[in-house]
Amino acid sequence: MNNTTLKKLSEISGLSISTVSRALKNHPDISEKTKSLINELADTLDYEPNVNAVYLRTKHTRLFGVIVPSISNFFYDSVIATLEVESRKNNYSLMILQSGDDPNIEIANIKLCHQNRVSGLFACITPETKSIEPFQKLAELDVPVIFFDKVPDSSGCHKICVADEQAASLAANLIVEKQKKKVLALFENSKLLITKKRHETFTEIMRTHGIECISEFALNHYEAEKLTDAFLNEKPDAIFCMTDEILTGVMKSVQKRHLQLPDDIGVIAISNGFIPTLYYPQITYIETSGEKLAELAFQSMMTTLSGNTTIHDEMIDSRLVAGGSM
Amino acid sequence: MNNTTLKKLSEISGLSISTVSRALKNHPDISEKTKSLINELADTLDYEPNVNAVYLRTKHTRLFGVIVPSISNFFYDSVIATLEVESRKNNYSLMILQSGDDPNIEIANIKLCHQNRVSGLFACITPETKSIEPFQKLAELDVPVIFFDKVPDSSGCHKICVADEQAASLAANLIVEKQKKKVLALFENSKLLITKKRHETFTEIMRTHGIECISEFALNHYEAEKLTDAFLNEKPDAIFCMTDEILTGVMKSVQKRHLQLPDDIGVIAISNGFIPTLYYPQITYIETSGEKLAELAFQSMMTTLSGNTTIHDEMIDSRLVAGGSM
DNA sequence: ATGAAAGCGCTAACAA
DNA sequence: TTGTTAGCGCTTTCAT
Repeated sequence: MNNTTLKKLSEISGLSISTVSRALKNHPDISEKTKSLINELADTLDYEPNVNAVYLRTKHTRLFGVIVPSISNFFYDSVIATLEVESRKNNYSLMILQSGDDPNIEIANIKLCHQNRVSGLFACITPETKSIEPFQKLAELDVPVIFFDKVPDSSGCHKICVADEQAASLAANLIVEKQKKKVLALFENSKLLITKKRHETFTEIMRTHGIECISEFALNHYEAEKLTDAFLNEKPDAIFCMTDEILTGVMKSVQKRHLQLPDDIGVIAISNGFIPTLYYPQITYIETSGEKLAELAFQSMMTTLSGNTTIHDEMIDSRLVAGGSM
Repeated sequence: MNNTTLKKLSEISGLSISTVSRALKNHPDISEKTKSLINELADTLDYEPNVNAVYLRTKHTRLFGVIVPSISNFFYDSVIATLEVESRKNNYSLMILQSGDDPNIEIANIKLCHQNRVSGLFACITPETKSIEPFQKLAELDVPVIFFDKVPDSSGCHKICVADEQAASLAANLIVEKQKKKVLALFENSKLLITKKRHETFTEIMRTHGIECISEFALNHYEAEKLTDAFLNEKPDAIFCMTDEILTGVMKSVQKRHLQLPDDIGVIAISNGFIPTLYYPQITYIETSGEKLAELAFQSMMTTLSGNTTIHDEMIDSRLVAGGSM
């Protein structure tokens, strides 16, 4: 079976295509009688406007693209979930693309967005992204690009980030407050800006307060677990986890040794908030909310789309969520 | 700036639009010289075909839709991740929609898919979905609809599911094997087919082997935690968790009481495989893989799209993954 | 080897 | 209040 078109509706009703079109959009020129007639007809024939044809006339797709490293991730899944809800609320749809942290796939994905003539793009770049030129070309075509979470160094583009320094310092200050003496601090890929910021801020505060700090870098939870296994022997009285990924590794090691939190050792993480709730006692964490980030990114998209030319470079405040692990 | 079109390329090169179009698709009629000329030009001007215009001619969107209850979920995130990868491999894009388990949103989402003229739809229905008519209307328009995970009762539609009976019986049989005497079995929303199947199979095996079984239903992890808190007093020697969501609640309660697995109590779950690895010892679970399910669903989509009219009604085999919790 | 032209479904300016 | 028409970007049949 074929899709119902305006033409079909026009033929059946005996009215012209433009009258049908106008009736369907509730145009004031059209009589109520005609409107209800057409609407009823459209209803029974399951008419749905063809967005492809609409685009050709209006140059507006009502489609957003979003590129993330991976959807299966405690953080990005919540970002995407929020973007999808916001998009739908505003009559937009969401096309998702994963880069797998591969810059070539990233470029292919940008191309796909271009081919689909997305109205806007939300993008989280890979650690290997050296040039954002492909993104900028899209932007030159009046397609707003809102970078989020992992953003380029360059200025002049929209960036919505987690307040890394603030998050790291909130965590560090709690450790100071709790009068810890020796901290094991675990970080992710040292290439990432996010890692650099969190590492720098955290270790600086440790230094200032004369707290001994063992800094290690783990690429995944497994490495985090092994590092914790190893450094637990040095008897730290607190562990700082830069991300949820790290936290899961650390907790494996902690449970393995039957350590009781917070008495045997303190644990604090920077987290999206889900993983910390899986443990008892709940892990004390600094919340970096994917939902909030997505909301802000979406807002930037909409204001940019509405003609505002301000460059958005914003941060999501983080906050301490007290669990029972420190 | 405007997008480069065939017309623009034609004007600049002095060749006709059709020649440009053919050159770009490597048509044998076109001379090599012309081809390389046009390709170069297209490259420097960042020409990307407009899929909306292409659709209008070809009636082919190369866009799939997927509807899930929520993206932030241990299972669906992996399904979507796999669908996205497969789609991209096959030159399709993926539009995601969340229903939030609300049948009205579900219908609105189907409409969106229709409006976007998706080439196919992957759908996981809500517990409240009473009629699949809206889906079938899409199917009548030659848009294959592949139901997955939570599927309608009705026959005659494509369904890819987890082998619920098999998974439940694998779990039950392990409990029998381990000679457990009293089991607390926690299930999700009793309205769901998936719940009914798992519940029926599991309890039946318990009955056959004369194992005492306390069956309870929890709508979320919080309820699961509370139920565990309560029924732990009745001293079960094993807990069966129907899903990851249930498992997280159960483990909160188990950790709260400092119970050691598997000595104090045994725990077994049906799971996608991620959550069980967060604990030490790792939770023994029956794997129901979102990746495998998505792969099979995608395969069904492609064969259906290629003209094969077989109705796919398949199951993903599950398997026991031994952890240290039983 | 290349070009002309029609038409996909829709919107909107202009006409009536 | 309704109709006519042009054109968005592309593919493809039919010329040349």
